Amino acid sequence: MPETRLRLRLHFGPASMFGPGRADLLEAIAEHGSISAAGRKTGMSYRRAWSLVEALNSGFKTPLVDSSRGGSAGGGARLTETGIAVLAHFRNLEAILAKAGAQDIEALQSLAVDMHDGK
Amino acid sequence: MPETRLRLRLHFGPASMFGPGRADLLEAIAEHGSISAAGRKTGMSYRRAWSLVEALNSGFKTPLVDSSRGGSAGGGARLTETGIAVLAHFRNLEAILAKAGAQDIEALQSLAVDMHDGK
DNA sequence: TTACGACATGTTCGGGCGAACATATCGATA
DNA sequence: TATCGATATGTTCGCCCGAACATGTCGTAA
Repeated sequence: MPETRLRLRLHFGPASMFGPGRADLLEAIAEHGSISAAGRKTGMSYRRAWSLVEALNSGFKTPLVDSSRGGSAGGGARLTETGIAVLAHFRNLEAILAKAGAQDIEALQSLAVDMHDGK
Repeated sequence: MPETRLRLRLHFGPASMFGPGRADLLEAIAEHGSISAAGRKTGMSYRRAWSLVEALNSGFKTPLVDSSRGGSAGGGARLTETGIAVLAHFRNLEAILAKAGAQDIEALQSLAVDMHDGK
């Protein structure tokens, strides 16, 4: 069975949203301790990764990422408690959907054309 | 509390996907019996509505929309059994997510900036 | 005090997608 | 057989967003 990707996205106001891309970025930042490393890991330019971090930090009441400059390592970034919480809630929503919606997802998948055959 | 919109999107192969926009369109077609009326209802041009219908029909093993031309009414469109099923499964997934994920959604919402205040 | 690595920020360019506009076609009914 | 409303399809335009490129800034350790 081919993979069916689920994309979940939450829209709070007009200037605040959260989806898979930002979740992956937060996860990579938590893992590597830097925005640039996270950018490389997730295949996006540092420019874009930083822009997303900025959007995330201004899109929530409390910043999600805490960054620092200078030092022997050049600087770094870590998730704040809020960042950890947001990521956890989002991943949990994905898990809930995948589990509780398995029936419907499988049904839809069986109706859709899969990528291998002509149709 | 401001509304938090949930957007769920399923990606089957590279040429087959289903999300809120197409779901709304299908729903409007079912309700009005024509692509053009559905387009007006959902606020999209007929051109776009028709394009989406074409994408939907070719994105599933069986067409989701059955259309006909001519006649006194000019023509019309109806959902096929598959179309009805796809729409139902999608709406069900949305409902499942909203219900089972209520806790997480509310938590995220409380952390995000809402659209009314400065921050 | 120099060097290094990451943060921070501006600018330009190109591609993809929807909007808008323009036609052509069909067929039951009056 | 003329009409009418909806399907069917092509084409052009403008905008937004990410990609790519460029440059400046910071602070600790060597």
